[in-house]
Amino acid sequence: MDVSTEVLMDIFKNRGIRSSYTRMRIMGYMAANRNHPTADEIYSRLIEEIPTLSKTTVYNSLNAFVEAGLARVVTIEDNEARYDVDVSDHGHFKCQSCGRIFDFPVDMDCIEPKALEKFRINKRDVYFKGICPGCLDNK
Amino acid sequence: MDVSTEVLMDIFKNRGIRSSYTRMRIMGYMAANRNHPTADEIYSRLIEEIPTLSKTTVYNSLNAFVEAGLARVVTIEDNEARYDVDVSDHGHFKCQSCGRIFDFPVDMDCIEPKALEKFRINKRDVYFKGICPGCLDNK
DNA sequence: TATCTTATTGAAATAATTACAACTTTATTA
DNA sequence: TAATAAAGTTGTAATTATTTCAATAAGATA
Repeated sequence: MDVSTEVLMDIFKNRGIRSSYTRMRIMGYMAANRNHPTADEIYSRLIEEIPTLSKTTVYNSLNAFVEAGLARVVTIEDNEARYDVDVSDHGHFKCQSCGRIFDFPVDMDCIEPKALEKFRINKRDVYFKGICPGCLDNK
Repeated sequence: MDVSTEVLMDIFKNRGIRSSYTRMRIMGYMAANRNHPTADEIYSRLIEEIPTLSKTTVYNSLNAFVEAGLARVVTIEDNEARYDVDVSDHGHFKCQSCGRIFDFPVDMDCIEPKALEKFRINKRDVYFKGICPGCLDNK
């Protein structure tokens, strides 16, 4: 059992979800590839190394992570859910040309809180779309 | 032809999309019911009065409105697209208890622009989730 | 009014996600 | 360490939102 495996097992235990080989691989993939992957992208990549992997398991694991607060869903597009292991407050920018998703800092306190004084806020998402610098240059 | 019909025909013409009875009814529904309805909600409501209405037509019309800048898509939930005739900058709050969606003002300039200096931004969405005051009281 | 373009319709296709039941693995405790 | 209970994994099938497509109808233009 290598160090990162041990670390992941600890994280799972602390969050009250059971460890398993599959979950560690899925979480490991997300930690290493911060591309905000879809469930299908994770499945396609891991099936090469875990031939018995089921797509249902990927969905189950991702849902477990989200419930445990280890990941968040990014619904910047209406036809697919993406997953992000960075659960701290930040915004997401999707390039309409290359499709890549960029993180950017957001000062959430600065977003009009007065109108929402009487609301309990559990989740904050800021989604921008446009063209990234790389794609602007290639035009 | 009543006044609002005439107004809608003008709006469509100005935006370069063709007028039709169905489109005017769909746009009329959205203008009267600012609940950020789904395509299905619009369809279910209008089929009572337009028995030949097709769900495909609802989707086609909504897409036409969005392309023409007459509506925006609200993807606050990953399994359904909602539509909003208010295309001005504002945030959306979804109550996780009653499901209602509330609008709230957002100062978009205040959202960290430095990191995105070199990006062209076409669309800005702010989605919050939590519990609305009404549901907090009923607890 | 004739004609061209665009909208509407409904059935079928697509694609993402979930439900479910059988089986396997993990964690717990004796 | 072995037995047991609880939870995870798998694959198929179901579900749901949305799109495709070809035929038909309606709107715009001259």
